[in-house]
Amino acid sequence: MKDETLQFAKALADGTRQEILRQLCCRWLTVNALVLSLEGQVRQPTVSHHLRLLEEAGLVLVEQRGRQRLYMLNQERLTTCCGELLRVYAPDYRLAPVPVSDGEREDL
Amino acid sequence: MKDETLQFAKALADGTRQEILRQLCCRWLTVNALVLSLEGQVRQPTVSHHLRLLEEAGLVLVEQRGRQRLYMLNQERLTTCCGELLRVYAPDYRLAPVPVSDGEREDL
DNA sequence: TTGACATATTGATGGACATCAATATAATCA
DNA sequence: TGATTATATTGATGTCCATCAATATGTCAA
Repeated sequence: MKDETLQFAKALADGTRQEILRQLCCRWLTVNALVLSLEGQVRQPTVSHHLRLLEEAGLVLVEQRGRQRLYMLNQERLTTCCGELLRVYAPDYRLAPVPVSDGEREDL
Repeated sequence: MKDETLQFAKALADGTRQEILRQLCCRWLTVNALVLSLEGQVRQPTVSHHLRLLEEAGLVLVEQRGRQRLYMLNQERLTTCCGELLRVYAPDYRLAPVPVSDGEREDL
């Protein structure tokens, strides 16, 4: 997709997808484990559908593991997208993202 | 709306609204001036519709001025919402928002 | 008042998309 | 190979929403 901030916003503009991202925050889950953790809200094909959108937006990391796929929220990508939003729509504010573990840094 | 990050994402999840926000960045525009600056993309009722959603999300400031209404992007609100997103979905990152002009500060 | 202007609201329409059941694909194991 | 498991895809359906023309509301000027 051309517009990065638009794809990012669209990816987050759904309650189910936000719930999925919360479940995938800081832990790897298989698709089925994710379906279970959503406690009957949505079926497996729906979860796969959302995972595809999230993957296309770069918001989840994927790892094939035998016959199952593990997903986890991509915090770095999300931080980058938020930074882009702030750069475009809040130029009068400065953002200083400081990775807790690894001391990467990007100047504005 | 309950979920703040959801309303925020939905407000940004439309190309026309993002274009409107770009036009309203750092300057007050009347509705008609905004329609003109969008160069025939959308009609006035559509713009009013989007402005309503953006206002409900707190993303634009409004000022009545005679018979016209002036709108401007609310950078502070946008920064707050991005901060909330980062707090929820990127807990391993730290965000330090520093207003350029006014030295307000909010501890995590 | 009346008329002109600025913006908001209404109602209709088309398109985008969330969801599901059913099915397909892919990987592992016996 | 065939059976089983895990995930993806397909096709259908309903809902949400972006858009517009038409109209209403509100504001100022004369």
